[in-house]
Amino acid sequence: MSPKRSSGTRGPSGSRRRAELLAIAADLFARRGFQATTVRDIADAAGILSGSLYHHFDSKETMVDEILRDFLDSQRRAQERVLADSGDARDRIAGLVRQSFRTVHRHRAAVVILQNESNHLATSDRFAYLRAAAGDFERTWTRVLQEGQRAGVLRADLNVKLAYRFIRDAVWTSVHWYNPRGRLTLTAVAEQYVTILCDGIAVAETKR
Amino acid sequence: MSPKRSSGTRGPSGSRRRAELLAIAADLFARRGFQATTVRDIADAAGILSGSLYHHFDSKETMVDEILRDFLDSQRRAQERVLADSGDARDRIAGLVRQSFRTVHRHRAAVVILQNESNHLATSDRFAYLRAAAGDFERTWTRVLQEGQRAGVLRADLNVKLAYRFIRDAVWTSVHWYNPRGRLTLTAVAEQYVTILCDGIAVAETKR
Amino acid sequence: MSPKRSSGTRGPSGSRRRAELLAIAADLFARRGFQATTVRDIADAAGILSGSLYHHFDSKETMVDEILRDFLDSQRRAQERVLADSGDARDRIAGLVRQSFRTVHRHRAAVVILQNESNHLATSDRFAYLRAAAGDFERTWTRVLQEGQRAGVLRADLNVKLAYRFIRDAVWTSVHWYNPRGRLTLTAVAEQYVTILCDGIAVAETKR
Amino acid sequence: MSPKRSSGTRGPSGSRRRAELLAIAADLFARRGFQATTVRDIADAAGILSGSLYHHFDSKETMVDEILRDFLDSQRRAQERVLADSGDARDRIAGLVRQSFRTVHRHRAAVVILQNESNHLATSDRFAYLRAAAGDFERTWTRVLQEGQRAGVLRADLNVKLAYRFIRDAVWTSVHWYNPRGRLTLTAVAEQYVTILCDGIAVAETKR
DNA sequence: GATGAATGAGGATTCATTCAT
DNA sequence: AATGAATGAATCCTCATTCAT
Repeated sequence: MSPKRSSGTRGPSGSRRRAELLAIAADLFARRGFQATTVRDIADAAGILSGSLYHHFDSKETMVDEILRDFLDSQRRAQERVLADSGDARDRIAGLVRQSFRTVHRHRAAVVILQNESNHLATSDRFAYLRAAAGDFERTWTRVLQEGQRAGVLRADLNVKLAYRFIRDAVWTSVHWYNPRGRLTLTAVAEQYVTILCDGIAVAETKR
Repeated sequence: MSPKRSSGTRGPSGSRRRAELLAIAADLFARRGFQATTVRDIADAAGILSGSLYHHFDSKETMVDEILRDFLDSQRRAQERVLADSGDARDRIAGLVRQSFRTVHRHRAAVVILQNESNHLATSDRFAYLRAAAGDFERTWTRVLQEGQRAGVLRADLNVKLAYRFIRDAVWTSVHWYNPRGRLTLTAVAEQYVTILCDGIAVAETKR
Repeated sequence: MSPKRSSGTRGPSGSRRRAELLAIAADLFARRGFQATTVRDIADAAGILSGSLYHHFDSKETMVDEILRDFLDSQRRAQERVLADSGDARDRIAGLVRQSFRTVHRHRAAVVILQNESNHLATSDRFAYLRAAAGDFERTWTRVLQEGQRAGVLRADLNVKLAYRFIRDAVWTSVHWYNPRGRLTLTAVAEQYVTILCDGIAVAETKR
Repeated sequence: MSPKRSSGTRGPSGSRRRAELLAIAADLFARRGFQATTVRDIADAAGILSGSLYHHFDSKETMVDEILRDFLDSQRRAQERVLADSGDARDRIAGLVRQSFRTVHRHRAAVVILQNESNHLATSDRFAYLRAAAGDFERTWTRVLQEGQRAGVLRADLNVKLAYRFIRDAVWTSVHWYNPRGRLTLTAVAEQYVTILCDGIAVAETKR
């Protein structure tokens, strides 16, 4: 009958429509929330009837699913690329922060959805992979932070798990307020964050 | 019928029931999301019928409204108390962070709701005060940070608005993962955060 | 426990409260409709809690019931008084019209309720007497009209049943628009109606 | 989804379904009252589920709205047609009465609804046009009556506003009792009413 | 690839009524 | 004579989803 899981033979155009619809859905999910966004909202925004969406997707859940998987894959791949380049711990951490900013803002909608909805999405089996992915990211980061500590580049009194959360929360949450058309470039924000993170907001007296 | 606006010095029991119900609702809103929580969920958790909730509250919206106002008032008052105590900028900032941790975790549910739902709640007029409150907090923090900069206690190259967001996001988001029954005390987390924030995660070589 | 059907011993004050409450209810039923008026609306208007109304009345239905019976009794008695006075058919009819105006406007609320709600109230057994009363009035009127016809005072080509309805509808409906605080006295309206009714709106050429 | 505003030259079937549903609803509203008629009653009568009604209409209110507008438009157009034909005042008035009978009985349900519910419907902004339409009809009628008076065809002592109400109430209310399957044709009733109205119920002695 | 009619389950809310106090 | 908490049934409406065309 139709595409739905046209994984194999999806002609470029069929795939394009899907992607368009997903982008529209992602945007609405991010702005109004997953539950609050009705299938009809999405259809309206796409200029079709709500029933017609089911030609492309099995369900509303399938849409978020695809949106979130897309983002998580991107993020994973990007992180691997950063970690492939060697460098000292400080460089690696700075690199991860910069890369997070880029990926996170390239998938704004997905990140907002992840933050707002993952709590109750993740209660369903279908989205168990969300918790898994969160665990993966945490392990990657804490490993890097521990290496930094062992190498004497990071403070010994640092609780790495806590530091990871501190970083992740600060960076990811920026998606809620960063305006790409505003004064600050994303890179500028990333640099400030790297600075604050590494050296603190205080002037060093010679650090205590 | 009767309560609905428990104004004044209502007898402890009338007011108590309201407060109980609000606590139950807040918990559910935080865990499942506002939209995803049905009035029946709340009533079930309270051991009454869903219709009976309307003896106490006009609507589900009224409940979040009250929950959020409660928190914002607490937070405002707590902040004022901290700022009343003098001290150098570093102490004031550390004080604000510690206090934020305390208030934020005393109103865990409210903060989670605020983070997850304020985006779409704030689109309605009824919740316009959410944006206003956010503005107030930002102004308070940036004022304190600027004073610190002028006093030469904070780095001159700091973008205070950005620093504020960095701090707020890191501190407030902790509510999603901090477990009061876990190994770390809240105070320990707060201290780590103050340290990271003020002095960074890196070892000072003598700060650049 | 309480009054409710305090028919026998109702002390003047207990009875007064009942009457007050009925007047309040009648007014609301007339303005908003029986169904649309909630028990709480009535209680609010009376300055008590909705549950407290049940100290006085068994149910909302009991209230309309009493309101309508009151009016129908008044009307019946008034009509009998008019018909007791003799006079020619024209005087009797004019008398009935004048009296109808008086009674109908003295019980404005009841009449409005009767017109707006009797259709579906009368479907219930409890209100079967509404249909009966309507039949009584019709019989009274048509008898008087027929006498007039036999006496040669009313046109022979008159369908008396139709004429009755014409009159009743015109007179009773006035309750919807007549404003006692307006320019026209009720008597003036009644006289115009008697004139139109008896002699028509047209100038006689010598009536056809 | 789709219809909701069956604007334009919609295919006969889409429009037909809407019209069918409206007829069913009008009938129920007239018989049981607007409030007393549940959306389920309508759906049951139409043989669909209550939710399915919302495929065609936004709300129960939208249904009455459409029913009433339909009638008012018909009535307006019919009146204009009558007034386009010249004739003396008596003919014009007789014409208006006859036409009113026809239109009013062609839209029985709408007229009953109008009479029973317009009072409280008209309190909402959405139905402000009901008051406006009432004003228009009154103006049309009083104009015609005044012309008749000036032309010496109608009595000089007639209060035209009152006469209008007398006529309207008598004619419109007939909808409550006239039975199209009864002995009298609608035309016969109309003629009786025209006669009573113009020449009164009394035999002329030579009119006073 | 889309329409349009409908389903069916559920959701927030209302409301007459009860009853212990 | 009244309160205040609660019931339980019903109401309007929403929405993801289906399916014949």
